[in-house]
Amino acid sequence: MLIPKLNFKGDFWALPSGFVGQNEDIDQAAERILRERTGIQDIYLEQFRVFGKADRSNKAFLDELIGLNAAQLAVKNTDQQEYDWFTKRFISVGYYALVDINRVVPQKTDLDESIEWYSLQTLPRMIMDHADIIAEALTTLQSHLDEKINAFNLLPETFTMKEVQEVYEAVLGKTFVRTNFQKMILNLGVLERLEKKFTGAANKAPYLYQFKKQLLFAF
Amino acid sequence: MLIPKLNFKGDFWALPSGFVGQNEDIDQAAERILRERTGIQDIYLEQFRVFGKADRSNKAFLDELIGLNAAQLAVKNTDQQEYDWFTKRFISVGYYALVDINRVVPQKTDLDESIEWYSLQTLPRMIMDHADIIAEALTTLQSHLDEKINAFNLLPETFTMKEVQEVYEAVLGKTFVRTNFQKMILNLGVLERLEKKFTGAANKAPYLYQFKKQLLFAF
DNA sequence: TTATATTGTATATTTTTTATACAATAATTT
DNA sequence: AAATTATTGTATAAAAAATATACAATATAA
Repeated sequence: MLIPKLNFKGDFWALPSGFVGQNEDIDQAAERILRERTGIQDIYLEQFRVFGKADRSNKAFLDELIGLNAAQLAVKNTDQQEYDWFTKRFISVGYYALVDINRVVPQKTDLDESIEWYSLQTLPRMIMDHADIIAEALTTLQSHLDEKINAFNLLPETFTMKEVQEVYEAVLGKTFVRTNFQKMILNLGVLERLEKKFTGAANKAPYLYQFKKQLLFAF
Repeated sequence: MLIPKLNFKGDFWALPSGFVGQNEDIDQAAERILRERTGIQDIYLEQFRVFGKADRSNKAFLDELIGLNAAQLAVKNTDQQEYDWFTKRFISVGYYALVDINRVVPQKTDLDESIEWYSLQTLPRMIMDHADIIAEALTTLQSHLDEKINAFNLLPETFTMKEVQEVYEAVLGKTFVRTNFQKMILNLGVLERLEKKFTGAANKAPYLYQFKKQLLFAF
């Protein structure tokens, strides 16, 4: 999980989030916010749920933040009207994406003190219901991995079967028997085999694969 | 599909829909709107997607409706401000439910000229993107039926295996071999067998089943 | 009592999944 | 150059699941 820490006193971690513009698709807004907050773009984002309970507000989080940052906030004109607006019920549309952690350099913005990768096992203390949102995203992803594996930018342009297996094991949190995993993935019928990859390692070189350029012109 | 026809000149069918109150959960709003427009309540509703493209507006639909109903609408004070508001981008959260068609008596409201059941094959001309919304709901339901069969009020309190099979065949649009279907469903481990049901038909009486009262107190 | 339609269960067959064995091979070491 | 090592690709065996088939049981009507 790529999670920014807010640029305020106190330990506040929050999923990258923002507002939908008046003339902006919700999907576009999700892409924009991800890009602005993390530098990540041109990626497949999946909407998974709306969070909109009547009592879903920033109030508890904001009160704690304001208490810890009274000095700085006094300078700016954070008036009562603005406070009232920000503590209204917020409705959030959740999206998730998957990226190759090595191919992305997260960019922090002025809003953020830092932006770091966290494993699911060691998430920091998230504001509001953001931890619940993460849990629900994971559940959704796990039940759709086979359909989604090539929509996400999980893998480089070409890759070995071992890399595919590592993605599956990371997402599903379990191990696979190598030989059967290979058969299963090839049976999905979405990969094509390329030449071999010589890494310099002292063992048989694995084949490279890529996703078939799908039947885009078949219909 | 239970679809109301709008109480205006012209043929406008629209999914039951409405607004979320300021102090209302989105889930609550969905329940309320369903109840108000159809009389159906105490039912499991499943949220499946948000529809919110920037150009998703009622304008085309409203213009056609106003054109056909100029006389009636002139009486009411439908001013420019109201028109502008109603033709803004609308964001809709889609929900679906499943009900036993025989156990529900749809209630039309003043908004509606009629409310009727339609098969998926013979849907009327829906306004806006409502036909797309229906298609997406069906796809979602088909891929989750096993998990959802007992959440929905698809079946009476007690029911026969044949009734379960009919639900599956209707939703998934395919047939099952009776003997294997029975084995599959019983293997899900969620049904318990009751006494037999004597219908008066000239054949062996089938067992009744009900969903196990789940392990609500087990944790 | 016999006939009819449908149900419940057993079992055979096929397919899929999982486990195991082993040859192939790209470098490294001897 | 041959032996060694680590890993890969493929074949196949074993187990499990899905599917097809057979048939006895039974609630009522004829």
